[in-house]
Amino acid sequence: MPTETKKYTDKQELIAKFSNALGHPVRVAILQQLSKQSCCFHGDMAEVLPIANSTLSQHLKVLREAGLIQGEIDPPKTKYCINKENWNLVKGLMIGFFD
Amino acid sequence: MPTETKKYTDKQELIAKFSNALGHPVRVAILQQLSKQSCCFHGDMAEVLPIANSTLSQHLKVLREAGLIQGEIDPPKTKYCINKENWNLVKGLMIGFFD
DNA sequence: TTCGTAGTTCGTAAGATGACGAATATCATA
DNA sequence: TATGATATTCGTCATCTTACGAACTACGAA
Repeated sequence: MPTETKKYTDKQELIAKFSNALGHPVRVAILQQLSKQSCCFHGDMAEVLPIANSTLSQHLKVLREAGLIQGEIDPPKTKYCINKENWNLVKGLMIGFFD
Repeated sequence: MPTETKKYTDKQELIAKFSNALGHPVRVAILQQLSKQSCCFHGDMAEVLPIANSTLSQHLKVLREAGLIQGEIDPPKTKYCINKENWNLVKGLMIGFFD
């Protein structure tokens, strides 16, 4: 039984959460790549992006936790794809937000 | 003569910058309000939002520096409006980003 | 000129973020 | 079983963010 009043609407929270995930250029680059070719491997991204491997893992984790991508281990590689359901959700939220 | 290689494209940087500005629910709320009624005063927002006055000023500054809003002093009040040019820019960037 | 209203800026504290290399985990293959 | 390839997690550090109240600024009205 929560007594606290909600400070913001669900929609506001969602837009903020997803926007945060888009708030770093390397994450934008990752999503652009994934949305272009549906899937790709950590290693392929690591070759192209100007950051350390461990940093890439961190950014992928942020995107995963925001629900924008999903990872799948395909030993010895890890394959990442767009989470289409949430992708479409965000798309709708953004379009609605900007009129 | 810059020798450094650019790490990210201008578009990636822009999307990240604007997304950052949208990355807090109170800023989403502010923009929703402004886009609904074109302009409003600091004081009116302060009455509605669950944050201190000084914190509101900080958030408005973030939005101003991102170029999403513009402020105008109308003594003794300050009036804020959407920056329509950039609003449309972001809208286009986002729509393009999500296909 | 003094006062009151409306905002902004300053100072500060707590917590989140982004970066890296080192250490660790996983699993196929030699 | 030992090795190698591929990622992730850990530990650490510097920086940024968010929040607040106090101090300050600006300006019209008394």
